Amino acid sequence: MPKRYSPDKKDINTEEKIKIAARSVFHKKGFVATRTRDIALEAGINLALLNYYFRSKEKLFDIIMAETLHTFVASLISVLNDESTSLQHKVEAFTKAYIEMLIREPEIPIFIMSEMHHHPDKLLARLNAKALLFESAFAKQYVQEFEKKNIAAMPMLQFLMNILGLTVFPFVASPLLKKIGNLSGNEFNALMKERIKRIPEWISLIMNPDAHP
Amino acid sequence: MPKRYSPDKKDINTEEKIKIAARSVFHKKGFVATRTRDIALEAGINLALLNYYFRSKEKLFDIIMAETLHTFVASLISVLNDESTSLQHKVEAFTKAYIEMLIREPEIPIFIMSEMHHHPDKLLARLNAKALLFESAFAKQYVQEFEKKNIAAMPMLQFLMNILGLTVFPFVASPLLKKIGNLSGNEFNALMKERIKRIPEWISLIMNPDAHP
DNA sequence: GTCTATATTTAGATAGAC
DNA sequence: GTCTATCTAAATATAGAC
Repeated sequence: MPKRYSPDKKDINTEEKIKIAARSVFHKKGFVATRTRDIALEAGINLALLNYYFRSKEKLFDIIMAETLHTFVASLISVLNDESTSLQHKVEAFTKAYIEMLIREPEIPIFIMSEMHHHPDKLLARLNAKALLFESAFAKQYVQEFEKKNIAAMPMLQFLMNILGLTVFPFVASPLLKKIGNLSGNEFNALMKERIKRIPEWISLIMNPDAHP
Repeated sequence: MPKRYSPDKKDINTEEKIKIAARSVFHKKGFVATRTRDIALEAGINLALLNYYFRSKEKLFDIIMAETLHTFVASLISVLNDESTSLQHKVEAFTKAYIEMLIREPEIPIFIMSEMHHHPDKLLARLNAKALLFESAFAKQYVQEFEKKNIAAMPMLQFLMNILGLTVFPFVASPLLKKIGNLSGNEFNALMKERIKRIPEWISLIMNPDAHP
């Protein structure tokens, strides 16, 4: 991997240009459907440079995927581990952060889910997902909340399915939903912004069915 | 396309063998990642026979996709258009039918969603999805219900996102969820069966926040 | 209808000039 | 570092024997 010092002005160097193009094309088409020629074209560089900088299509993909996964879980982690906020606030913060991120990068969920189905081991090997959820500040609050109320807790995994299903799924199914509702991209996004307010209310109703007279 | 009369015993003819294998491989790997050789091998037939019967990989794929889409919406349609059942019952019937279907064929959602993102026009061209939802018996009941209660209805699209997100999303994210929860396939399915009971309750809470003291 | 052998196309990767 | 030209390895599809 060549070093670059580039104390240059504003211009982006070649390696970065390739990564930006690769991210865009991989996210849109996935690993197998992406051709290195597509990336080179999008980056405005010569095909041979891709291998010069990244050795192979797969190594380039691994880098992009690692960064994308980080984007996908980073905001989740910071929300889950903030000791200073309430459970309800965490749900609100998560929903807002996630939907805003997904409006900016709507292809990320289908990209990750799709690649995850085709190479689960490769993608999940590093992820200590169990610790991520079950050892977070969120987890402690979650069990405390239910102990306090002395009711049977919804298993945390069911909770996770609910909040991810409500926030992430519309982006996975967006082509279908746009067709059904005859929606433009902007109209779809407006519906999703509406959900930023609604989802925490719905989650609250689901988890505390007795507390809302 | 060759005709076959096959008043044969129990044995399956070659065309059907190819379709069964193609469905399995396409569902698992998607269109681009599937090689015709994989299908031939899985079907136990010669590679050339695939082209003999179906002309091309793409034509075979189109047939499989049409059938898969039919599976995916058929149970939905019959539920939505049953004039004799209540709104609540429709939600219960839908949830049960869908989750049971998805336990049998868990790759269908990621398969459809993934292909839909990559060729939205091709897949959605025929589907009169708008009529499917907005002209159903379900739609009439939906607006009536809210008029009766004299409250602002949740837009039907938001309702659709909710029920699909709660039922379908876990199957899209199953590799991630299994990893996080350290679940086997059977344990995952058990959680989903639990959701058959829970989701209609949650939907009811969300849609009628005042009716549950 | 089914097979073997092969033609054609495409995409990832590299050699070597500049 | 960047380019042109090319090598090599797949994978779809077909020709033609049986």
